[in-house]
Amino acid sequence: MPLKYDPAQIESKWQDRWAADALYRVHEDPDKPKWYELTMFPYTSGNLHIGHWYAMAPSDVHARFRRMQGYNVLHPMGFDAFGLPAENAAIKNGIHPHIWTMRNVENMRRQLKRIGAVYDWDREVVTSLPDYYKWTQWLFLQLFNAGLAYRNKAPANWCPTCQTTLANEQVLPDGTCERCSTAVTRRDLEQWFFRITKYADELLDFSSIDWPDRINTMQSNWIGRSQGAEISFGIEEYGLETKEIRVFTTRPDTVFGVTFMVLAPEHPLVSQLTTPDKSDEVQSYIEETRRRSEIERLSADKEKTGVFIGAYCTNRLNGEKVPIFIADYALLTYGTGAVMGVPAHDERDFAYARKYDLPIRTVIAPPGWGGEDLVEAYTGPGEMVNSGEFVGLGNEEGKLAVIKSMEEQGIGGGTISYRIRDWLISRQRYWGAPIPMVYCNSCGIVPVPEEDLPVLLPEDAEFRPTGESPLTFHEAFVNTSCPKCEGPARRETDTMDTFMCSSWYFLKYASPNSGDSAFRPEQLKHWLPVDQYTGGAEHAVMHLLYARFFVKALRDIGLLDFDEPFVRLYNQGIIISDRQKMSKSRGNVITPDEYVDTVGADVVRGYLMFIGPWDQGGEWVDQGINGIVRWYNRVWDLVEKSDPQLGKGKSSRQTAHMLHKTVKKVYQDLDRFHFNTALAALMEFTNHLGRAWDEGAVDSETWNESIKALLLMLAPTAPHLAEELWAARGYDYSIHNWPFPTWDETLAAEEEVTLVVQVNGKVRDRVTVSAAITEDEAKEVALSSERIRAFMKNGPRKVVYVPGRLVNIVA
RNA sequence: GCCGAGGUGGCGGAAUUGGCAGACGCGACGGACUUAAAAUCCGUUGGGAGUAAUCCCAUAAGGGUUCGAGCCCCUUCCUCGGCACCA
Repeated sequence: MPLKYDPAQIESKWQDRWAADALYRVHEDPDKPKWYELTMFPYTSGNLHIGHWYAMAPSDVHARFRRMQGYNVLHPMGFDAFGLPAENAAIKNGIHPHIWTMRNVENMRRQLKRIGAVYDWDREVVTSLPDYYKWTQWLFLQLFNAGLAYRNKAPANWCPTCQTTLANEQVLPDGTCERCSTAVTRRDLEQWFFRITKYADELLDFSSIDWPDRINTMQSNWIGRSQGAEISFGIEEYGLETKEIRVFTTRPDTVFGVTFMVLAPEHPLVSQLTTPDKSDEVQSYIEETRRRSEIERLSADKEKTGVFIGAYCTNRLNGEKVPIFIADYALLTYGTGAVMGVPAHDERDFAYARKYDLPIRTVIAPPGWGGEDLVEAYTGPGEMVNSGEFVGLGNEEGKLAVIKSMEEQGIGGGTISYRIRDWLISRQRYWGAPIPMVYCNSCGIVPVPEEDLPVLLPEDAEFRPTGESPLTFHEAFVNTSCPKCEGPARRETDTMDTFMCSSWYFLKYASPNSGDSAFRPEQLKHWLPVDQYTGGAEHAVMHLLYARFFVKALRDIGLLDFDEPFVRLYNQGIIISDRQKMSKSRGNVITPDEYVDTVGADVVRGYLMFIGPWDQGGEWVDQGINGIVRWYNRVWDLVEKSDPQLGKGKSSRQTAHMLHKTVKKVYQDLDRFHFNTALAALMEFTNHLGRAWDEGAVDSETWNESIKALLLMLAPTAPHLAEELWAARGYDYSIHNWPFPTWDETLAAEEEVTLVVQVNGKVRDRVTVSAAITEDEAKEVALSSERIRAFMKNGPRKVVYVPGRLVNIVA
């Protein structure tokens, strides 16, 4: 489908001109309201595919629209460059990750420039360059100094393929690695953590941000706040150092129904409590659990298994002794790693008790309960029974009463448990920012002094994954002197999770060239927070949660004065092809370049926006592009037409009305990311203008005004075409410095309306009347219609009038 | 299983949030132009009945509220996302 113009020539011409004139360079401007519109920066995988364009082109349209509305718009771009994929690809291709990454950056920058976006390239960031990661390290030190970074030995998620630890957020629900789908195992390792749990409650507060409910829900679920109680069960008689097993429960009201205790197989007390006769059985169960993959362990519908360890603990509320089991449905990582078994009121405990023939004691009466045995766990509300002094209380007040009583006796109390764990940031890989810490035999853990940053990633390290950080084998890197005592010391050899780099890049954009500081406070103050963030929903509990944590932490440290990084968030959908998600293995990946070569960036931009609602994604269908090509051709033809002869006033008024109606519609649709309907309105307007010209039904003033507005409205979507035609019409360069057209509400309103006349809700006639018609007049017109009378068997019982829309006669 | 979003022509999707269902576009069919094709332009395009004006049916299925339901309520079915032994 040929275009009327040569996109390659026109687009590169204007891109060169815009670059030469620094048209999109951004400065703080006190005279204009600021607008920070950010798109998630791409990972340096090597090539932009159409999904990147789908994320970037519409957000550029929105940024351009904001510019035309008079905002001083910051819409930057950069590259997320550290991380495993780069390292793995580099290994595979026998190239150094730095070289591989920078080649990709170059190629992707070239591709990005072809979009024709308003990016200010002077602000570009590449997270793997020392200029950037120096400040990533510096920020690590600030968190460390604030007590928000700590080192701890803990069971960590280990990916055997990636040969590194993973944060909990990077392990998929099925227990596999987010990146390579390998089953994740556990390893006990000394690792660095960020204290994100300290912010759990604040992270649950979404009241000051305007984000999709879906994302807020996902974050809430991830944080997983549960209100409940911690209860102490006695094990004094075993003469151990520890005199109790603590459990977490959300149902302290059911504590009298405890008939057994379950410990996670990895629970530290297991080895001490297991009686000699049970030792073999317990050992083999623990080993079996360990062998089983996370995938099996996490499947909920699996039959419950466990073994009795021979020991008992005391329920201090009623003095009863209950047997202790280990079972893998108790998770070491949640609560206290111990569960009180209340089979009558918990489905899992019920299943377990059934299987191992343990007593089931009802302590919350179901409605109409007469003392009979339960056939399934009752988890609803009810009155407390079989519960000593608490009998007769409703279970909600019972919770409070039990907690109060336990607190008085010092055997437990109210508490809150979270699902979220601290963020593990150590990675045993090469391609990341080195953690700026030193281990000294006499001084212990010592931070690298700020003036010694960056701790450079040595270029000549062997970067094959071995399960230990490649930096471990680089003597020159590892051996250093202690910054405190100057004695011999070893550097931390792990690198940081790349999500650390992307947790603050939006701050760097706002403050490029900040010299000897990470950013300038006055620039952050001017631009931040980000007004509109756009990107994929796949980052809901990783990047988006980490970035929020980071901002809150830096605020508390005193580096910032706002609470949330991204005021508004919008998730675009996913582009598929051949009815499937694009992937290399399926061979259905759409590369934008070939389309840009043939039909140009403007057409690709237009097509992506026209596919459907932005948040729904859609399928890339080659034929669909034709619609955009035809439309642009029609616009091209319109602009080339010479002025029409003066038309009749009434018809011109029709065009003026269309113009103002279209401006209003397009303005409102662009504002709320409804690109598909904005383009539909522009197409309709284009079609109208073509018809009006053919009919000579428009005067030259209205015509010129219409063409001018059409080009301005087209400018965000098709920046090159609009600029070209703008110049052809003789208007001042650049169209991208002109304001968006405004509309006149009177002209946008309909002068005449078609009223639908219904009888009993069925359309029976249409009458064209003045928009200013009164209710009585409208009803009279409707009732006097011949057609209507034919459908009315009886006189009207009721007449409903909706101004501008319809008259419904109930007969 | 739980939470969220959704189900509208051959296809992508519109529908001012309770008021003409199918805007806009793709595709298809017919016509004009052409030696021919492409491109372009014009017309038709949810189903059914009728020569026609027009009428009937139709927004996953069934029921309800309403003068009026794609939109609100109830039930059922399907699709897609997320969560899922979290005590």
